[in-house]
Amino acid sequence: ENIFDRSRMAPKTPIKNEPVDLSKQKGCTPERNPITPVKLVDRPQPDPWTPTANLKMLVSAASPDMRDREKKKELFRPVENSEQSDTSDLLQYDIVDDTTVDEFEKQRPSRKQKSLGLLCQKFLARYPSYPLSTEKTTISLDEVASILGVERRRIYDIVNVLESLHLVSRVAKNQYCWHGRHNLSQTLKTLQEAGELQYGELMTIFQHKEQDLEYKFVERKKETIPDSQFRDFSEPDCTSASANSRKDKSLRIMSQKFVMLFLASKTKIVTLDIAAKILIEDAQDTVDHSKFKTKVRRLYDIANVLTSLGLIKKVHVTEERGRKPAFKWIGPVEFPGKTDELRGHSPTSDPLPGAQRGACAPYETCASGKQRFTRHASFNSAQPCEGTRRKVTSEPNSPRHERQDEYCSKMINLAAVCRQKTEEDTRNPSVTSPLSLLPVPGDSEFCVNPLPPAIFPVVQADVPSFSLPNSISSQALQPSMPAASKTENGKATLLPNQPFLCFPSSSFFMLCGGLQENNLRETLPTTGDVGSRSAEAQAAVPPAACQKRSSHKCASPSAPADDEEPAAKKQTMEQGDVPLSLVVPKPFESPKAESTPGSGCTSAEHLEAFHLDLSSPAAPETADKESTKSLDSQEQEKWSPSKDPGEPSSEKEHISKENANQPFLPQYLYVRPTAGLGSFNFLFSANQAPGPISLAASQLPSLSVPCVVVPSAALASFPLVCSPTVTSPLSLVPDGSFSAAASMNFSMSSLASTTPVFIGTTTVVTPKVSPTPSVDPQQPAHPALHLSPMLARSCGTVKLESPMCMGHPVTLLKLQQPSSTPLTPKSIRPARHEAFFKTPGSLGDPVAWKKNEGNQTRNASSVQRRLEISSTSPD
DNA sequence: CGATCCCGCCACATT
DNA sequence: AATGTGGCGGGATCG
Repeated sequence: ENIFDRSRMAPKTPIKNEPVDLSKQKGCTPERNPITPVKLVDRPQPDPWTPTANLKMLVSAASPDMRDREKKKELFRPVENSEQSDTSDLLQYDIVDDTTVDEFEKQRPSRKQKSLGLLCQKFLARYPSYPLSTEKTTISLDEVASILGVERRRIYDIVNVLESLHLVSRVAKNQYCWHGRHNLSQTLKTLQEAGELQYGELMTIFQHKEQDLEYKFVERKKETIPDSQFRDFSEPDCTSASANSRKDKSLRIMSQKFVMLFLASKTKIVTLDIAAKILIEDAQDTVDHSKFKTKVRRLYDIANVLTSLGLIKKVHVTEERGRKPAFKWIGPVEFPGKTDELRGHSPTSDPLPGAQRGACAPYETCASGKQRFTRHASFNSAQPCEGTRRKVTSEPNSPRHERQDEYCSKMINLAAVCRQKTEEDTRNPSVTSPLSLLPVPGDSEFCVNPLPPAIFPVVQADVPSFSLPNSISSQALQPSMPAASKTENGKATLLPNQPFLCFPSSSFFMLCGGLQENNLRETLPTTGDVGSRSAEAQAAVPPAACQKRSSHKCASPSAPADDEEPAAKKQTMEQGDVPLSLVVPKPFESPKAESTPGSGCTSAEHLEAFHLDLSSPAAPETADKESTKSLDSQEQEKWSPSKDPGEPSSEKEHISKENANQPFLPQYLYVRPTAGLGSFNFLFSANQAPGPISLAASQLPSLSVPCVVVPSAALASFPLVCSPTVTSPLSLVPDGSFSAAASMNFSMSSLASTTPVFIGTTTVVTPKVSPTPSVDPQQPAHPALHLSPMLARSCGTVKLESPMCMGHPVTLLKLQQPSSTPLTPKSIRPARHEAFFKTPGSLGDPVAWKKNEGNQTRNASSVQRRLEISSTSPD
């Protein structure tokens, strides 16, 4: 009741209004529960029962409202509790009534009455859900706290969550600005997009088997050293946060992530443990029980607020283990353009939201909230976290034995990292938080982010399948996922968002990004920035793709799903494959553009076909597709035969439609260190190219290749390979020739021992390219071109063979490595034991490294350092 | 007894 | 230094 009234009333100045509300409340309460003596008591007596009461009284003097509030505790409960709680309360009260109990007792609100959820409701009741755009409501924390009769601390809990959803923004110290739900849909949309990217897969996975895995994750104490490293850059949030300050950390971000989980979940139901596990990014591996517990606690806090907002509701999920607490999303699910939130309310569509947020960070506030912004800063700054973080538990390392769990977790991390980086790169550096994306509607980059998480099928080592990146939404994936997941015991894994494919043990793997299409289109984007690419990509992907973007229009996730099926089929075929497990990523190049004329060869296209075909026939460029498709099929077959037929992987792949959407999913080749590297792995980004790669770039400046070094441990289980194709790596290198060579060597050396390598398909193939083109470091175009030719060439005849680039890689591998064994990956795993940190020199071509080093000594050092650490720590 | 989660200490950030 | 923020987890309460 109150709510209604209030909401209506909720005029601009809540505060003032408050009094009104109160009055009403009072009125109500008594009515409702005549029974409860408490109320009676309350009303009649304002007197303070607490020492502080006096103070409050004084305050109240100023405003009657306040005074009510003061009582609030007493009053509150009853009032608030309306409904259920009321009843319960009543009961209690009744008992109390009996008389025996003191008023205190009665009054004493039960815990429930004091619950954060209730408090939040009260809080929300004070402000209109859809305030007039004109009015600006400011919220004074102190005031509210006093009114609601709680400590300020509690208000922070509420406000932080609301802030994460942009219902409020911090204006200044102690001052928040109330925005209401006008932008909620927009925010949710953004979160959904980001969530799918980040958690799409995971959610899918979890939904199926998850629990087990997760369970394990949690349960075991895992530690992870490596992760920490990752974390540094990888996690946007936390890690970067370090710089930002702890603030960025938790509640706000956690809240956003939590919401993302829901939005990325098909079922819209998320169990707390899963959420906790996923949200404990850091150390997933490591986390221990206590950490998990804490996380869950926080989630309860967030859940209470979200519940009050009517976005989720508590439910229970019964699973194998039994019944687990969970929450179901009951908020809006579709976010067409922007529209408002679920509830009906006028269409609104205010522009404002966008505006307001502006590009700002998620939290940007209306007014000047500069400080806050800083928080979000993310990686850019890349500072060590340590300073701030207090608990971070960085743990020591521990050996990990985990299986899937670990893998998963790691994968997740990687994925996250990659994703983030790419995103970040894409976007402004400034942005960091997951949400960061959110804000800018217009921003092209922004768009990029939204891409749905691609799902990757996991490929087993053996199986070469490639996956397509495009998974759109996890949804589609899911079905397939299971299969994928099955991969083995854990080895293969899906990366959540990433466009990676994990191969369990094979020595190296490729991960495909969703680029395909994009790449194609991009062909020459050169724009260099990722963003542009992404944009292009999006554009490119007409049908499906569109969705991703915020664009209101398209996006229908469903489409993607459709794709899957076919894809799946295809997949199966594919799998077979080669001993090497390469996958080929999709080629990125833009086939159509130049190089390959029509030839379906381009893997990319194929991919597309897979992914897209269903959905978007439209793509003009893709016209080729048809050919591609045919190819695909053929290819598939070919592939499949090769090896494990049974591979699970098959299904998964397709999913990826998203990828397509995605502008650039980063593709990485993962090189397994076995031989030389020992502990750390490198990921080369294939596509990313220019900017995005930032990760790599930042770290390894000079390197031509954008590599990411991952501690072996972390990856160990699954190696990732970056797709080479892309560009960037090559491009990066100034000297083209060198780059190519370098990369080669590089890979070689490292891999040499065990594995084959890969690399560069692209590189290899197009050595020539690299050289000159290299001039522009980043131009994507070149790469693409290269590839395409290759593809064409290789494919040309071959076309049929591999849809993807796979073929290429394979060959390459062979060439380079004769011995290498292919796959068997998992077993191989890394010997991270060795792990030492090898210096660059050790890695590959010394020369190359040197160059790098020279250039970027610093970076290198850092990298090394990390490596060392990781390596050491683990064991 | 497990699920919830209130409460408030206290570290870190901002003034 | 004072005050604002907010991480965090002990331990009370609920179911």
